[in-house]
Amino acid sequence: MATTPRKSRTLFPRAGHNHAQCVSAALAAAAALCERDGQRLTPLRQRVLELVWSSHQPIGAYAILDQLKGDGRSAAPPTVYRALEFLLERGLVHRIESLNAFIGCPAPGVEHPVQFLICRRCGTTAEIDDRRVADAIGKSASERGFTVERRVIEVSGLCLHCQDGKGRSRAHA
Amino acid sequence: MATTPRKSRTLFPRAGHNHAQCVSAALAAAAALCERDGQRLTPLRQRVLELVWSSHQPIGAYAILDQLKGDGRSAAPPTVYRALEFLLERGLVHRIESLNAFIGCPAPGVEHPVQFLICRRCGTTAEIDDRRVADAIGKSASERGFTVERRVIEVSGLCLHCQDGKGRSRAHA
DNA sequence: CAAGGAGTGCTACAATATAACATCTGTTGT
DNA sequence: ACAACAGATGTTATATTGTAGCACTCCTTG
Repeated sequence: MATTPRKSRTLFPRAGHNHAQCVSAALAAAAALCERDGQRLTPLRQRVLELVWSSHQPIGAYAILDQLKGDGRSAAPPTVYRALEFLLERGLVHRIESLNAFIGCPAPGVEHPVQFLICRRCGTTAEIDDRRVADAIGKSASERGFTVERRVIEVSGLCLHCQDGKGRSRAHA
Repeated sequence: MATTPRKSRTLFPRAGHNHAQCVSAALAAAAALCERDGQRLTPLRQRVLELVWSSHQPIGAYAILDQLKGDGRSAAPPTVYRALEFLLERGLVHRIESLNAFIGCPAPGVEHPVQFLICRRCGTTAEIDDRRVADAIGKSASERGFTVERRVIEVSGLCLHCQDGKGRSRAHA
């Protein structure tokens, strides 16, 4: 069972929070989950997960690749995409389709039809799990005889902080 | 005002419907809308719109490009992307982020936070406009102080017909 | 007919993603 | 110990999707 506090799934990440805690919690949860399932969280996979968790902004595969190269490690696109595939399959990261980018999942190992709130100014992206949204989509689909398998729900706009005009802008991107 | 019947926005496209009517209605609605707004629906733009409407399945930019070349017309990627940009800006087509593909909008010129139901077997994609879904997302976002600007809601699964095992599979794609 | 703008043609390139095969590494059965 | 195997990673090449930038045409307008 993941030990990530529920708050991180329901609140928008604050600007000043201790992000090192997010990272270490995510790595610990990932290790536990892989252990439980008999999967190998290799150093490469762990490093990619750590890079994805380097912020609460989605990160592109090639940005991850650049970081890996910076490690002194040998790396090419498949290096990154294979690690991401592993992490995606286990729900440790999510793919943001509208950005071609990836973000860490704060609640891996739990079934959750997820939605994302993406601030276009600071880039901060919150994973939320609102049952009302999932229910509304489920009803809408079933009324049309449609069986839902996968949901892509990505909402862009401005987070509270950036509406104030106080938000820091997107980190060098 | 678009003359497209409301049904096409709320029902899943039937396999045997008269698709030529969809196409001609879409082209007529587009011409009317552009006329109204003083925009030019050039032959190229009209042809791209027609190709997008060639089915109720999303079509990729390079598939459109191939068709244009088949016309005997000179065409390169920017040819297609510029036409698509024009059509997207006017709401005549939508982009399906999870497929990197485009589909015609049956209700252009009308504000509508839209959702897509995408059948993974036959590829048929329905544009629906369920206020409950939009409302649920709006509430969920506003409770978190988030201002919604853009919604990407793409639901994949199986349409009624394909659950029966009667669905034809995706047209050569 | 000069000037300007919108639309398109064209070349090159950027950004994202995958195929295919080689190599390494750790485990397992003998 | 060692052969055999499977999973993971390295490596090269290539596929797919999308843009930048500039030239040219055509039409409008003064």
